[in-house]
Amino acid sequence: MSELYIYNSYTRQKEKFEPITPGHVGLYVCGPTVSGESHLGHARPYVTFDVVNRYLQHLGYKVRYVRNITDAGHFEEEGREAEDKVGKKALLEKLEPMELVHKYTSLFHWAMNRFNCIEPSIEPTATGHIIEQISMIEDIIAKGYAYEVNGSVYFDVKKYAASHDYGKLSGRVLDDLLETTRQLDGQDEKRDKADFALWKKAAPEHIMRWKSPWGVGFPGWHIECSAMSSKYLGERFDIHGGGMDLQFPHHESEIAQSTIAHGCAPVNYWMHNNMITINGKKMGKSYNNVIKLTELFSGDHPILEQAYHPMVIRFNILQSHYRSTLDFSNESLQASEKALKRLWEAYEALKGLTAPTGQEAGDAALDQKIRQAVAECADFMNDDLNTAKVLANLFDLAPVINSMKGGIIGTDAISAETFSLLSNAFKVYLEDIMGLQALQQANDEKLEAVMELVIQMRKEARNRKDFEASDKIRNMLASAGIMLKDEKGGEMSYTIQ
RNA sequence: GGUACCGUGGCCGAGAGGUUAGGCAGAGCUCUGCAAAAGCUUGUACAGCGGUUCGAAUCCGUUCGGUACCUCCA
Repeated sequence: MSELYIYNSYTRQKEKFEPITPGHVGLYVCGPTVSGESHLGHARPYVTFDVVNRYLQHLGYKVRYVRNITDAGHFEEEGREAEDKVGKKALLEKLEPMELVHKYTSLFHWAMNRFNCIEPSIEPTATGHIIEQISMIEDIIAKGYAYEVNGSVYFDVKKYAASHDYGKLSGRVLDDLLETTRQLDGQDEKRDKADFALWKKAAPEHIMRWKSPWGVGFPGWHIECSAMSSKYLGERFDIHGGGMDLQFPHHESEIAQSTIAHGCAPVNYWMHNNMITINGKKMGKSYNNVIKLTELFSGDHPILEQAYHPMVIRFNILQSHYRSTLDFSNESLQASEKALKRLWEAYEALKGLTAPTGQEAGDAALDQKIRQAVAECADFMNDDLNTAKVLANLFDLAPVINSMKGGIIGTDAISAETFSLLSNAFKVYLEDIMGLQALQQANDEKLEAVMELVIQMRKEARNRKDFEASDKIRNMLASAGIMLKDEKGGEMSYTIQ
């Protein structure tokens, strides 16, 4: 079996994954800022890294998955007044900041749940780690890489860059950063344009504020991840994930802070997912093209032609590689919906098949083909999580399964062992690793009993060639959203729309 | 302006120096009381122009187009 290789943004190449502590993996992913509702763009990293988490566990690693909640709120835009993002919105909505934070955190959890994302092992909040952040800042000041001005503390990037590889992660050259023509406010406080805030003095109207050695203020955005990741995963840990847009300045700053504070680079493997675009443009507030997750699930948005099930979105995300941009469209999602249904029905059919008992395959070529397709899935996952290819292979197997179900191919065409490999592959890849679920949740027993009765009645009608009655049953069910299908051999199955 | 990345058949989307990705849609056939599924068959794709090579969609150069980051951002 092949070994896991992941693309490390830091070195810009695929590298063999080797954990720091054998058998264990420390995984940190930048979580959401809970000052507003999550949108489609947010779905991508959390689904992507859910699969990373699931896959590592599948490989037998014990994973500590830490994903933060940014609830402290940092400055809106440096070009304007430094203001607390969370605090500002709260005033508009006449809510307490923590009330707002609570609301959007709950909504985020609800959405993650709908996406069938496994909960992180630890979900630390920025407001819950002010002390850790302050002490880390103190440490950086003590080491001479940060300075205080008027109650704010800035990281001295130039000094850091003199002896460290600043900009390597994001492929940036410090001189270029210094040349940026952008005129930013509050720059006069900084010694250098490239410096970033570790702690900001709070303006009087700033709601979220904490006491610190430098006066009342709030932490800079980047410091929270450094403080919390080192607290829970150690000063050096295995994987840090997040969206590509966080590479600079967020992750670059994290590296600089942590390197000074802890004397070593914080992360072995940096993983970044690409953006979701809509009509070719990144989805984001500033582009005014945001589709919230609640809108996506309900279909309540001018762009949306219909509601999309969370699993359809998850599947759609998994059909592309996480490092490629993914363009949203109704057409694409609708195609995914049909595809997922088809694949899932094949999976259900597979579960219903009677396993062959023979050691020998009736059709050696087919048997070999299945074994190869299944074996390749592991290689695809190991090749930087290529879920798209895994799905393609499973799709290749769907006709085989459907043919077995329809009796076109006997199950004895393949050996008992191959059948078991096949069954296992569908379960492991679809459910365990990709975290997919049936579009329709398990029906309740009473409905099932009623359906059994209806099916029985329709069978009887068909047996006496009373097609008027049998069609009526099917049509009425259809208008109630239940699709009845006649299977080969007189059996019937149904799906709920 | 700086720095990256991308441009694949009607649409989405993998791949990557020589062999069908896959999905959706379309066409034909089979099965079926009908329907829906399902099965089989089918598709002269890799932005343009040069170059390297026995061979390039895949490497190099260049042109055009697009995107992202440089500022909060998943």
